[in-house]
Amino acid sequence: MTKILYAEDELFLGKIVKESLESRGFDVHMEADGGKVVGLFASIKPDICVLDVMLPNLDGFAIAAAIRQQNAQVPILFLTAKTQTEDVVSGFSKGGNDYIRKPFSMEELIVRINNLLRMHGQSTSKGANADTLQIGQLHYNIPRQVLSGGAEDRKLSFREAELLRYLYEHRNVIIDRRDLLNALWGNDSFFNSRNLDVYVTKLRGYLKDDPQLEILTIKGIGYRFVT
Amino acid sequence: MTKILYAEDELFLGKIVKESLESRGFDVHMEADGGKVVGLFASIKPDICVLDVMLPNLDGFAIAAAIRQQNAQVPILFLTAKTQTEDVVSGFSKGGNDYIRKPFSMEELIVRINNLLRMHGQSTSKGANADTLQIGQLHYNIPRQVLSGGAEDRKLSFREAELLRYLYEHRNVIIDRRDLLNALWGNDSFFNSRNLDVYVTKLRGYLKDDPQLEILTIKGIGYRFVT
DNA sequence: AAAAAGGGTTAATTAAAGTTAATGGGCGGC
DNA sequence: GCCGCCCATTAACTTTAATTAACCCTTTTT
Repeated sequence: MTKILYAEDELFLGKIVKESLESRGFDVHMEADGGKVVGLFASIKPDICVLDVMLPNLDGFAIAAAIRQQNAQVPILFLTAKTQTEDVVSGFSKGGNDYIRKPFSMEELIVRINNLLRMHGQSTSKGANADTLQIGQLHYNIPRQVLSGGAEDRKLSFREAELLRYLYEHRNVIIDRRDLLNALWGNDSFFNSRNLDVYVTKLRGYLKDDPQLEILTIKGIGYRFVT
Repeated sequence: MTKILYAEDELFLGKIVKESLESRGFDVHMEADGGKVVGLFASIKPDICVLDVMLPNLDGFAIAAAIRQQNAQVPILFLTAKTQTEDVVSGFSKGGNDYIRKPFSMEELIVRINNLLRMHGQSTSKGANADTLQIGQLHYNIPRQVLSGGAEDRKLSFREAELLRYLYEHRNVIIDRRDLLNALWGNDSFFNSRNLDVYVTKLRGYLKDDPQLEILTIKGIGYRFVT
């Protein structure tokens, strides 16, 4: 049974997430006090850590750094509030493998947990790198937000990176425009909608290096990222 | 073939949704009595569950909880009335993966179903090699919506693509006009009816490249797509 | 054969998305 | 503290797709 160490101080949310993960067969250990998380890590030896960034006594980034002292391998997933998303790069430098913005859907959380577990399993056996995605013939380094394999390496901005991630995780199915807006901006107002168009244009430009990759428009509904 | 367990007590709506999903190649098992859904789950072992929240005898959330006892993986999609959306959080805690508010469009529903299926790593495609269809001497790439083999490759719009797919899947039999309208637009009102005429004209233009292909009009009834 | 119904075709309209450029806030360097 | 840069956002304008409308043609009905 997969053990999850889950650090969360919003108890109401925490309870829901915990039960939800348990109903999927995970063994969840929740802790609200940041100061106690590192000790808990040592005693339960979880397979993966899910850390809220904002915690009393010791924040998620500091916890991650301390955990990395003990264990360089265990996957770490950060939960960040919208206002903290810009700090994500700093989170990666502390040894995080991925992050997800609050509010998130359970579906998203589970996908990322499973991704990390799968990648981590591979990396111990095959030496694959959990930090990069293979997108068509391009490579995308998640923590560094660098897209390579085309004419030249390209450093993506935060929004570009988020969009690419979302598209990749939902590749080859129709993506509802509103889901995309909610995932990236937290709401689907008119202005954000025009914003999304701008970023889709930018990404299309970047993805031109691999003619196989295509962001199809499904007018009135959303997009499909064909790989 | 992807099996869907569909729990719905509004029979009129249910019939439309069922037929519409079937027209996309899903194998739909519908049940109106909440008390019977869990038993049905055990016997048919569906690939995905679509549960109305408001059901007689046992509500959708309780059904989900019971299903999770048997199976921690199968994706569950809730249908909620707008007055019930506050309960959605509770729905997730019972093991749901996603929800959609009534009223919804068929497109929305299909998008979410395919999305969940894909996220759970199952094939959303019907049949072995469903990526491209051979239509007469033309080739049609479904995910990319590209029709090739004629004078030039043509990128189809979403509506054009959906119509072509429906015609292909029902080739050489008489297609009821109303079924076609329901499959593409979700209803068969007067305006959509004229809309269909427009798209039939467009497709006839595209299919001219292969003189074998013909969309016959069966006046007062519908069409037959002869290949 | 006239009338009506059902479609076909093309054009006009409306709505959605694409593109490019201007604006302005935040941040690091100095 | 000021400058300059990056990038997210807003804005203005263009393009494309979907819908609606108008008018025409063909088949069926009476």
